[in-house]
Amino acid sequence: MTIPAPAPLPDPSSAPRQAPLTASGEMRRAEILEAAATLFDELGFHRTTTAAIAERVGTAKATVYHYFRAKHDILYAIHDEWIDGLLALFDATTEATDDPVQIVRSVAHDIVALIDEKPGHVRVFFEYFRELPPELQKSAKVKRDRYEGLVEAAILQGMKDGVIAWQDPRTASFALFGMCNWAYQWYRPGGKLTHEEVSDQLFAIFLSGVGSRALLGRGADA
Amino acid sequence: MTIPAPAPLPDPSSAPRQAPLTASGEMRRAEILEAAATLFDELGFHRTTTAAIAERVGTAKATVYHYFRAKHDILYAIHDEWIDGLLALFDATTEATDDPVQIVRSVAHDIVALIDEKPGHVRVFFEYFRELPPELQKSAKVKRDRYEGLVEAAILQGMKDGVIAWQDPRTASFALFGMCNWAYQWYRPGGKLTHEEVSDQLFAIFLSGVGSRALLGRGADA
DNA sequence: CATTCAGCCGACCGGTGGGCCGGTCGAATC
DNA sequence: GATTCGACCGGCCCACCGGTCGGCTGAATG
Repeated sequence: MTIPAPAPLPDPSSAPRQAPLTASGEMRRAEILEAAATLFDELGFHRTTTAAIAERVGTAKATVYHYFRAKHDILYAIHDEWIDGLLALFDATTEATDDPVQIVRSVAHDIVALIDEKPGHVRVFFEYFRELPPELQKSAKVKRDRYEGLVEAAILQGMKDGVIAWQDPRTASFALFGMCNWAYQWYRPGGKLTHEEVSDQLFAIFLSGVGSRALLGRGADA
Repeated sequence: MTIPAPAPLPDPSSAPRQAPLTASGEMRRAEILEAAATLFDELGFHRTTTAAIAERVGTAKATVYHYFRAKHDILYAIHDEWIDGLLALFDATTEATDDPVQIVRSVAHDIVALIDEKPGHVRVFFEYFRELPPELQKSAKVKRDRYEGLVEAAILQGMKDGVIAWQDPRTASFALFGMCNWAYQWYRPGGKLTHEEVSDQLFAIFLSGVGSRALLGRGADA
């Protein structure tokens, strides 16, 4: 009867679940996601109440719960959308080229472009990951790790091809991610630089460093 | 008498306020800070209750409030400690050398070393900044900006000296910060690499890039 | 030995906000 | 025109947690 029914399905992994959705309902769902992402970005996850999300969409709070089982499911959906976007872009790139350097260049471009396109979503992705309940965190991490693994593999391939110097591929890939992901902290759409300019510059640094040509060959161990 | 006295001093800026502290009390304060940082790191700011902090220290919740006016004051203190540490290390470096390259190298080292030393504090610094109330955020940002400005200035000096190639110093400095700061996401003390190894590798990438010597001169615009 | 003051705490409170209940409405469908 | 089903919502509940209050203790201080 009034049994709480803790977790009938131990499968929140891939499918978003809840809300099979009928046409226009899908739009509402997207609206809620967008409103939530914006608010999470502006106020942070906790200061954003579900009522505020509803208000921004122009519906009642209960409607939000018609589309999402819980507040953190919204968070998860935003997260998922972002990483799926990156994975899709990666696939498109590797279908077009095998060159590791080009792949890495595309990765930098994709990340900064996505930061430009959906600024709100990015902060969610990076800062509110741990607000997810453990199971959701786990299944989110799977995709995340997949993407990181793909990029690291591309870098490793570059080393085998002789276009990237031998070094720890893990550190190298995290250096790339660091530079690009960090852009969400300072890059602002409509600012002085376009996202293409930013990713080009970051990629150039990643590939060739900031050192002047004059001291190239001197290496890092000064 | 029983006047709440909301905020007699509109000056939360620098001084931590509250708790002048007498000897052993200062230790308690540090213990609370440490416990809070650890819990914030593990659970996140909001899931960490002040009761949990107290319990970890082995005192009552009210004791925590004897040392800190509010939960977010603890957050601020952690933040402040971290940035003060970085600024002090920077000062020490610039007293020892004028070489921009060496300064940048030290910055990378300092950041990763601090991540190694106080892993809990770092996440607080980067992820819970916006949990601070506006005024505290503002005064925290001042120090943050100062540090960033110092590093950017060093990089700019390097360009003037001809040891760093001309480019947007802002992007360059954020690339450096990105690489180093991001380490808190993946670097684990006691892992395969020491923090020195990590910062050396990151600095090498920042200065010379990952490209193999074979294609140097080809530049980034492939 | 009286006073003071920091350290410390048990017990309490009140607001907040996630989440649910029980429903209405309107458009398909048969 | 009866049935169904998804979109939608007003109103409510209640656990939880930040923060406070009033008071105890013991070591200095005089």
